[in-house]
Amino acid sequence: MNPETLSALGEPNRFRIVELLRTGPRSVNDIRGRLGLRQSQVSQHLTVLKAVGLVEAEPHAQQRLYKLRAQPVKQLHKWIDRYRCIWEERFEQMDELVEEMTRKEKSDAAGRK
Amino acid sequence: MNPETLSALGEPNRFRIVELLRTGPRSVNDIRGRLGLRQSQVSQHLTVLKAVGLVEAEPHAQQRLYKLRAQPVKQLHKWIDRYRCIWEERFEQMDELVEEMTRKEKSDAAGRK
DNA sequence: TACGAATATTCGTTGACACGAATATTCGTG
DNA sequence: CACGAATATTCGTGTCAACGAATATTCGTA
Repeated sequence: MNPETLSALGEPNRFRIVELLRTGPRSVNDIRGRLGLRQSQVSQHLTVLKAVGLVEAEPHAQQRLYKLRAQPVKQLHKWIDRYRCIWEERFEQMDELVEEMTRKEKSDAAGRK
Repeated sequence: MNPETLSALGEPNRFRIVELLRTGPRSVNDIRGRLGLRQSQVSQHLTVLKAVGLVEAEPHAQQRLYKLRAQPVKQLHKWIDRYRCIWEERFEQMDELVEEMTRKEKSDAAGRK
């Protein structure tokens, strides 16, 4: 995973665009109307999203249909999946480390006496 | 899901910190050494990460052990999971929309004759 | 080819933020 | 309580990105 993708999604309006595109492909003007943004804003954000590979465009006459790309979404899922050990609430590591520190403190104190 | 979490993760050094914390809790100085950052930078980034709820600190004497919090990671997983329909490569929606547009074009052309 | 619709791009401005240096705070210990 | 270690916070600086307005481009059609 690269932080660029996350950074792109971190911008509120881009996030909204992505959320909208989840429900299906949309034209620029469609997005503009639904999200209440200026046309240039939508195009600019879509350019950023396209640059990081999150979306792609399909031309239809003057319109461009934007849709999400599978790969980065899949990658994001794979990345966050590596954090299972966290969200499944395993605190053994923490406990171990705390224990270790406590032992060290005690031995330090003992050694210093 | 809120974009704030993603924005926090979008900063490269914060991303590295989170990746490091995935392997277990760390002290500020530990993070500093492993990632080659200045102390103030580490503290500042940890402050941001704490503000959005991604990490929490546990004091041990002068040290603070930072560790990831389960909730936001879980939330992130839940959010990205709603995009299954994307990464499982379903293009029916797209095809439908394209068809619809094609039909419209044809009827337009027919109506105009 | 001229025109309009849809979209892209440029440009100047403004606010946010990452960084480093310096200083402040917390906390255990002599 | 003075001191040092670990961490937090403040402050000034420079950079970058979002925004709006304006302009440019693309493409179908008369």
